[in-house]
Amino acid sequence: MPEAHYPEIRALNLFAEMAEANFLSLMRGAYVQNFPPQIELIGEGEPSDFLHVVLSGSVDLFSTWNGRETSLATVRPVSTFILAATIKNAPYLMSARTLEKSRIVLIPSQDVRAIFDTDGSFARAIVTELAQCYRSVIKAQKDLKLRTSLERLANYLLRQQKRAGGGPVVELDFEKRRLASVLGMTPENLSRAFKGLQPYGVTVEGTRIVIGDQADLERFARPNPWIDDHST
Amino acid sequence: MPEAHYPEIRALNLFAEMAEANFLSLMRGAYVQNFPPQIELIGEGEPSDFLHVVLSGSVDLFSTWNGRETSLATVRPVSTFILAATIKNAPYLMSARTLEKSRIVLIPSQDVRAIFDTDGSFARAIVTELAQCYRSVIKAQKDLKLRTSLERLANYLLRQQKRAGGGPVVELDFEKRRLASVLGMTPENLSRAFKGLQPYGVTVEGTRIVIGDQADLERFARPNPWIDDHST
DNA sequence: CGCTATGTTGATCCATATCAATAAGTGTGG
DNA sequence: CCACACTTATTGATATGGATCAACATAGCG
Repeated sequence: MPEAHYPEIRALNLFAEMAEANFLSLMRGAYVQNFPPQIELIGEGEPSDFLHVVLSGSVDLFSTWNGRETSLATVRPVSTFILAATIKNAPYLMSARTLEKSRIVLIPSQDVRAIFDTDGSFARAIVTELAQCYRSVIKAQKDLKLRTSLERLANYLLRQQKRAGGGPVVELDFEKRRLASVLGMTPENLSRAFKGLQPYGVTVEGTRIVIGDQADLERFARPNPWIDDHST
Repeated sequence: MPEAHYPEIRALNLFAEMAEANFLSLMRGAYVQNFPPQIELIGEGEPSDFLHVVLSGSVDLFSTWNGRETSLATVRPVSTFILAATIKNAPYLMSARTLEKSRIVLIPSQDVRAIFDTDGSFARAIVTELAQCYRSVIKAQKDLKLRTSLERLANYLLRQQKRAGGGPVVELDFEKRRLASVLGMTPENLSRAFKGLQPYGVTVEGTRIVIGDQADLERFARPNPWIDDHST
């Protein structure tokens, strides 16, 4: 892999603290590849040959069963995915596809496991990362089981608003059909859900959402730190 | 803590490989307590003061929002819970209550974090444990988003059957109202779901379920290793 | 033995999915 | 730069899964 990429990978929490020699050893075996949009990178059930790092673009993690499909998460730069499968040397539980043109680092899983076995600070960094991932999924699970689709959308908008700096205008960062899938509903239902939020001051112009009255929307959405705060 | 309990805790994957001195150090600061049923051990949002280990009995992990409540998991002996919160030194994301009379070990979280920082093999064991937990939640998420409640019940029964040795009779190991909550439905709906499985040979006598025709039930349930196999 | 919590059943309501049709984008090649 | 094709978004009509409310049955439990 070109050394030009080393710094931004090294900057990730996962790799920041490990011994330089081990980092270089990981990088030596790694590839960087550019993928066009809509390429299926990995498929559910396949052996976990590589730990993936998204440098640019974005990746959709999804799953299918019995003819149905659902998006479980979207990975944006710079972060890794399928860490758990890599560590456990177990099959992927999700499929992954590029959403846009993406540059992705592939680190052979066996290298990751080997260094995990010998480098304590790498192991500790992995723990922190996994704990973070775990808590995110738990939050998603609570969101799904405790809220209606309208409430999920309302809280999603408030989260995005926060991430975007708190202004009234929120730009959706992916297509609505995918947002619908992430939120656990159909595209049709999402369309209607946006209308259902109009009484709380939400207006939609294509991919641009305006939160007219944040306090009003919050009264409806009842955001909760243990579901919606993505930092903790 | 009485040394009598050391062996069964030491036998857990999480503690099996760590240095003896560190294990003893952890145990020195730990308590064992007996709790009656229906005691709330921890509450969502509280600081994570202790890592918990269930020695006997069972514990329900649940969450509430806006007057609703849902069970997220049940912890049975011998295993730990809220490991992620302990490691991240972050607030609990779930509440926990005893379902029955339970004996539980409380290990101060700061001790766990301290030894995690110095004992590489402990850190590695934690990684394995967390990766396991993470994958379990992902499976639960797929179960929820890809299946109807009838399908979730059918697959749940097949999983239980497997765990119980594969015979036609499955004994439910908790009350139906809790099962309903775990499966993401109401008790009324669970009652009807059981009836909905009658055409596939499922009969119910109180807490004893008989799977009359496993092949038939599987044809309906379509169990999938990447959702239903709890080992991988 | 009765009290209380849990489970079942029925009637109804509501949220969400599905099906169908149209509109609005989006990208491509001429 | 436009016309066409194709995908995505919206809207409406309808069906269905699941929730809710209410009544009753049942099972633990003191």
